[in-house]
Amino acid sequence: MLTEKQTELIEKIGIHFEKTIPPAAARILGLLIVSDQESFSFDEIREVLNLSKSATSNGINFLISVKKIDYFTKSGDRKRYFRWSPKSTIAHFKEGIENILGLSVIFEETLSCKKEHQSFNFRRLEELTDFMNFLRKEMPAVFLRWEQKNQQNQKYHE
Amino acid sequence: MLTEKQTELIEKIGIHFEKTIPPAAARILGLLIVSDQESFSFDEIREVLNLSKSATSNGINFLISVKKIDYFTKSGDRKRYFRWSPKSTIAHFKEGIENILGLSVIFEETLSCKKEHQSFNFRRLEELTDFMNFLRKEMPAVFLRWEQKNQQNQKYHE
DNA sequence: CTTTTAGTTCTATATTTGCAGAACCAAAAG
DNA sequence: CTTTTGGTTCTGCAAATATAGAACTAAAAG
Repeated sequence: MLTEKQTELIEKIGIHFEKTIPPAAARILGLLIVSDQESFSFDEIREVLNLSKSATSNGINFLISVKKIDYFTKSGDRKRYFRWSPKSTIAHFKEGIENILGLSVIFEETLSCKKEHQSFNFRRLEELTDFMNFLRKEMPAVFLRWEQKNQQNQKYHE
Repeated sequence: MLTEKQTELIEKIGIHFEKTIPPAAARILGLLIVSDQESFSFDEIREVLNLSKSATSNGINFLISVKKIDYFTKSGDRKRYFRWSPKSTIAHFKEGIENILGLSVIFEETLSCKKEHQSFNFRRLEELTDFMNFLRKEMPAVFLRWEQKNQQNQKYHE
């Protein structure tokens, strides 16, 4: 079912995501990303990854809840078919970045409760916060530039 | 020693970092960021945060190993004084972003082992990979812009 | 050389997390 | 109504993490 190489890639993707996603779920996501097969039923996932029913069920539901995967049904078939959510691409990225930058809110709060405005730490925290806010403001422009560049590519490919 | 507000902020920073840093260590880092006091000895940390010796020791060493904190000594004093590492600011950020973008390497590898180049998943993975690589290329310019802007600020403040 | 100090390492334990397998449930099929 | 199917929830249990507190160590102080 899975080649050596695919298994290795699933493992790597799993490790990358394991910071934020439990192991079994991370493997499921890896499978859906790596495989040439675009969608898998519950039992297919279960069998390919050698997971128990509960691990499969919990993993799938976790991934659905964080919107990394998706499912659809075929009429006249009770099974659900899971796939890497089509929406989980660039949006996911922006979230990742937003998440890092989100720390600036806490930092601002911290700054506002510090007494020693001349201290090294104060200055540094302030600089860092500014930097984060600067990045936040700059990102939309960067995204836009990509969209423009990409639209061009679309045209070429028509 | 710590105000209500400070404790709350330490908690928040702790939670933010807990994805990658063990709880006790995350609190220590929070303390060093939040407090008006710029540096703390081993026992001060221990007392303020109500930690055991081992938790304190392990926490400190973990934070040193990931370069989030730092220490210095005072001559004629055997204690080490720990502080939020002056280097742990913007560099940390770039790392965070690099880490997210690093996934593109795995994605490229994945692409190169897919058979179905026409599939939805293939196209999408390709697009996402391109986007990540685009961002990677763009970031240095963004950083540069900030440095320029910031140099100006420095001048005004002189 | 003995004592003190700053910090580490070891031992035991509590907490958390993740998983398997069985029991269970609701909707569809027969 | 009964059975089957697709999937969920519950009941442990094993492994990993994190912490306290004691024992320990190395270097400095006396």
